[in-house]
Amino acid sequence: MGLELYNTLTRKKEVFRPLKEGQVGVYVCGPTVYGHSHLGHAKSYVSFDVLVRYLRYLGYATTYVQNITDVGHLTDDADEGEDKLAMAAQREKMHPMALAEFYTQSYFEDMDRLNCVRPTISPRASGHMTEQVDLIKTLIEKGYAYEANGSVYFEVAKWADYGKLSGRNTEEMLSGTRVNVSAEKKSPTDFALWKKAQPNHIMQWSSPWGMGYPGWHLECSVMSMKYLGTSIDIHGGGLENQFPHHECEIAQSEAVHGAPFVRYWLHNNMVTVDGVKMGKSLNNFITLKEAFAGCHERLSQAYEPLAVRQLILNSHYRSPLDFSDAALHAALSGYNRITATVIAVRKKEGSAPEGPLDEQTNRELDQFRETFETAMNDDLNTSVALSVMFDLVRLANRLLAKDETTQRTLNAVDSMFRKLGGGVLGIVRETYTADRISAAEQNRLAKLVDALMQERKEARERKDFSEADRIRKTLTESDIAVTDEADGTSSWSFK
RNA sequence: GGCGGCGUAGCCAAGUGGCCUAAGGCGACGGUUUGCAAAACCGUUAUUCGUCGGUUCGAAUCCGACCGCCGCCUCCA
Repeated sequence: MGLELYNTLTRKKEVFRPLKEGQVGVYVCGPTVYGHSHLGHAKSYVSFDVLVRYLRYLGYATTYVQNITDVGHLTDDADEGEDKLAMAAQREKMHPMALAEFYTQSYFEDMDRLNCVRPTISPRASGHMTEQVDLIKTLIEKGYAYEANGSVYFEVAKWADYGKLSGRNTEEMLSGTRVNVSAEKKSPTDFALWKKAQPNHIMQWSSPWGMGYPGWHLECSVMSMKYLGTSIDIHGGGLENQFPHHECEIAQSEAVHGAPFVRYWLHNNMVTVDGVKMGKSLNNFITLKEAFAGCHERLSQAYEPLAVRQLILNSHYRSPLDFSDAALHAALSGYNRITATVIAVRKKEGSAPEGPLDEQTNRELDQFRETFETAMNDDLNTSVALSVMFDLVRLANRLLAKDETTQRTLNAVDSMFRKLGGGVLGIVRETYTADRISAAEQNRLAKLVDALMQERKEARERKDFSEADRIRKTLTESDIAVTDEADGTSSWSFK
């Protein structure tokens, strides 16, 4: 059985078949770069990162496009509203483009730390202005859009399929009280393709309709079609974007080309912090940099980025995820367990005896791979896939305890860690280095620790255990773990 | 108000009609090991899946009611 994905369009799991044999185009709605990325971004982008990694694992040549929204759109569709990029720029006294650049770098930095593979293409909205204007022109020509007072709107009434993704109908929406009515629009449900800019609006571009800026939904249509074609295989994004963002994207795109815009719509669920929606006003807004550094009043410590990643993978992408200090702590413990085993396997590989691959182990590994793939094929059940990693850890530790375990056997185990834990889940690294401190500092520290370890060794030899324990306590308090081997030797490592 | 989702052990979480007398992780508790630890390994930790009814030979899984929680409907991942 192959990969099945839950398609929001049909509200059920469907067998995934790409448009072109062996090739997949994935588009994921990227961030608006007006602030540091937060835990919500992490869930979304880690989820889709795993999708891309798994598609590649299955052998698909996967093109992954993720936009960078560096154009300040208005925060609502009425004539009044705030431009969040411009607001942030004003607050930080920077040019909006400088601000966008700064937070774009910040975003990539955070995603790198979460071990998300870089998108194949990260197109900027600001760099695709002519394409956006062209798309609007076509929509006007085809009769789906109209100009009004320097702005251009999409006429929803002309597009019968509007609402097919989110399950809404325009009549219901019209009866709602929360749709702002703009005098320029023929209908309150019409949405902006181009907005006329006020003279004081910082980011604006010239167009056939005068100075202005593109509507919020336009860039994704334009950039996804430019780089992936008029029908793309997979479009991902957060659940909150289902409506209106994705609904509008579909209308714009399909009105232009007639072809189905997206074949599989994937939406990831939202995060909460300590049980409630994360929001700046709720004092539970945690950026990734804060989480990685432990600098937030709701966090008791710094969290290794891959532990954050592991927590995300512990639940399903379509389930809501609650971040709490306790949950992060539990994820970190589990992450450390996997990491310690992987390191131990790699360390012992060189010194293990020569010999054939253990048949029993080989069968178990095959079984693990099968369980893993079955889980991932079932709409990316990372929770079960992750459980396979723990099964692998247990197997590995049993093998490590046996002197007769061969190099080839350990190599096979390591290889499975790399392929499934590293390649697909992204929680196992290719190499492990203590990257928290520089090599020079590490060397100096190592000399001091070695000296203390020598003291402790001598204490133990003269059976002065209270002194030995005292030294160990000192080291433990400095996050240095001391391990005594059966043969009387001791070793240490950074926690 | 409209729409959607969720409620599984101390905590996180998979499972969504029989293989479930319910994965996995964290935690806790025993045991092995150890001078003592740590780590690791072995074992224990939900006869039960919010509550009450119903459908069925059979339900955590389907239906209904109720209780509780959350989200979307506004830029938001």
